Amino acid sequence: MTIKDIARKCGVSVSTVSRAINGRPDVSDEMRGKILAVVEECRYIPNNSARDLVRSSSDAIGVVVRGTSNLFFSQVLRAAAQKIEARGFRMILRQIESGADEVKTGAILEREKKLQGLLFLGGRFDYTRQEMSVINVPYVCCTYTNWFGDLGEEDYSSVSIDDQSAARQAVEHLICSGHRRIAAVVAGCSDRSISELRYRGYCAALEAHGIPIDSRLVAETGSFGMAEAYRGVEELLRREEEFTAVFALSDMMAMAVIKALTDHGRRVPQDCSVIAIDGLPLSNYTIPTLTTLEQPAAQMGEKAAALLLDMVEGGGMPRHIRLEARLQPGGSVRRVIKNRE
Amino acid sequence: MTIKDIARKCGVSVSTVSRAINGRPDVSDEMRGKILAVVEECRYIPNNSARDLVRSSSDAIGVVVRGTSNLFFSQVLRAAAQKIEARGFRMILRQIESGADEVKTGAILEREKKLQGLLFLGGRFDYTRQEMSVINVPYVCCTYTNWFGDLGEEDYSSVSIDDQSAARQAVEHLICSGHRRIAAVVAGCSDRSISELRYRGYCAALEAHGIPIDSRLVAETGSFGMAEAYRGVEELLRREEEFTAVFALSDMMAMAVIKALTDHGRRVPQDCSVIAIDGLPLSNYTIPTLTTLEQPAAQMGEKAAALLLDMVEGGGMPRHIRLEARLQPGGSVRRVIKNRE
DNA sequence: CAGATGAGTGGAAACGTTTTCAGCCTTCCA
DNA sequence: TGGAAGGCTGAAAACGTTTCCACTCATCTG
Repeated sequence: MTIKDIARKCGVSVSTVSRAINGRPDVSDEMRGKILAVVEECRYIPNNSARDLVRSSSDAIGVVVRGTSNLFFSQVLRAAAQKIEARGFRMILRQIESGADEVKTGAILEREKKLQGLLFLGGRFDYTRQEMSVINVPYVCCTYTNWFGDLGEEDYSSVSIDDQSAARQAVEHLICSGHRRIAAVVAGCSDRSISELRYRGYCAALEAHGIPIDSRLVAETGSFGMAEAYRGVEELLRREEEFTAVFALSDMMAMAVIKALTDHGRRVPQDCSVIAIDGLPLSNYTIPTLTTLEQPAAQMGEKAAALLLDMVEGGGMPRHIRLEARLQPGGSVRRVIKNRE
Repeated sequence: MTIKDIARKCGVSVSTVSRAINGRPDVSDEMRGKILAVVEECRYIPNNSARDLVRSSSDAIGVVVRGTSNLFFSQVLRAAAQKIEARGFRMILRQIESGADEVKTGAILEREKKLQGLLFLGGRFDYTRQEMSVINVPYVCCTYTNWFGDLGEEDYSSVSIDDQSAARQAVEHLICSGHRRIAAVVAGCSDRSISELRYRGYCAALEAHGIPIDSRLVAETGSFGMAEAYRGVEELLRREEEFTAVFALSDMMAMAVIKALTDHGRRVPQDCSVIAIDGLPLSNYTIPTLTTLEQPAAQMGEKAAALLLDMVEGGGMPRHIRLEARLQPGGSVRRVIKNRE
């Protein structure tokens, strides 16, 4: 069932059918009605490949998102989608799994759909300038990485919270609450991911307050998973170093941290406080609720989309937007009376 | 940068370039090496639209998944993806948002990519036979609905747990633990979703044990959200009907239920037990851990993919696979000594 | 050595659209 | 009444591939 069949059925040329379908003004209403009726009747759906192939330019923005179950980025995505629609563009979403290469996916999408711009959401994103050169449209990254190969600041755009400062705020909140022995459960300390940035924020906060950094209080889990975070805490406990608070990389990891502490007889927050970064809706439903630094997910999505569209429409220059994370007070942090040492 | 440019650069015809790129045997190794080098150097990426347009058949299976942040279906998806790859097919994923029409999306995908089959994951799925007629390839549903318009059993395939029986098992587990006043927090009781099926299972369990169904113990939240579930519990408490256990529609809702109970001074499980259905990894990290009926997500994905591929390859007939949910004991249910009334 | 074989290559059609251009027929205006 | 203008339509080119067919050589085979 192609446009030709419809044309034949209607006794007109394919051009006319095409125009009718695409809402062009230069078709008589009578003709349009007739054609649309036939289209409806035959359940004809135009072939998108052919369309994309011939259309020279488009109003499409591609979004490549990594991972299927990331609660945080799905919030970002929703906001970005809304913004893209609002500015009169079409959004084309591609989701990729662990194995795939997001840049290649983006490049394919670019050619396939004649994209105007690309938005990368989530995932590690450590590509070199060389690798990025397959992308010929403006793009914005909203990802888990702080390191972009040999890309200079002026080569790409990004939107994120200031991870280091957020972590610092979190840890300072603990310090201000009287904690001094503060453990950290992070994915990695030098893996060029946001984990590293947040770890640096942790260190910065401690240093600023004259608290020595003790590597025995740091658990590197290697990944962002809950099971790993749980094991990280067990490792910490096994070391028998005293600590009264834990800084967790993310809300999900914080849940696992709290669970591990509880399972090993430490009450949260009475015996040990926990703070995290993310501010997922979920964090309001844990017991205790999470004290966490809320990443403005919606704002991130919106800003990322806006930045991208500015570059697309106005030829705006690459920029890096850093948003503020906001402390979302919860029940997992307890103020302690510093017992003089 | 098209295949023509590559051909020109190599001094050969487009046919040869095409063959080289696609690994056809009828190109001399020398030629292939030369062409591939140029391709690499120019970062040429074939245009997928053109490819799809001309290729008459494909090995592609389309997956249309509704919603971006569904932890359960992302597990199902992962397993399905694996199976599809393993059987030598390509998976093409389309994610859609609340507004979109999954059948239309599927139909477009079908024509665009010359699909061999379609898998629908998540979402309400109440289309009529008339609406489904745009789909011309085998398809399998793994969705939130128990009602498929006027579709007969033989018209489509589906994979799910036996929701009614799972709910019944859950509630019977509560009954066997000594509970008799059992509340339910469901999305709807007659909305033709799995919520209804689970509600029916709840009723069945009560009836089987001679416990009258009390509508004052049932909170209809209207949706699967956490905030709604929380409010549902508040509504239950406001009614001042006594209950010692709550059956929650899903793990996420159970979290909210537990939170609401706790916030209102009821300890879980000491004062009130909670049971749910889902068995998300998350449920092992809540406090207390969730007693829940585990839906075998991986198995569902795998079975759905397998069923679909059987239909595609062997022309197998539509089937309906019902898997068993397994009780995953947790800490949210407490055995009570029935105090004689 | 003649013919068959087969590997490697090029030409061209085909995929299903959109869009440009040209043409026809009305209608309108002077 | 002649011409311009404008609404509507059709023909054909173009988009970038893949693949069928035909062709050229070199290499066998008997």
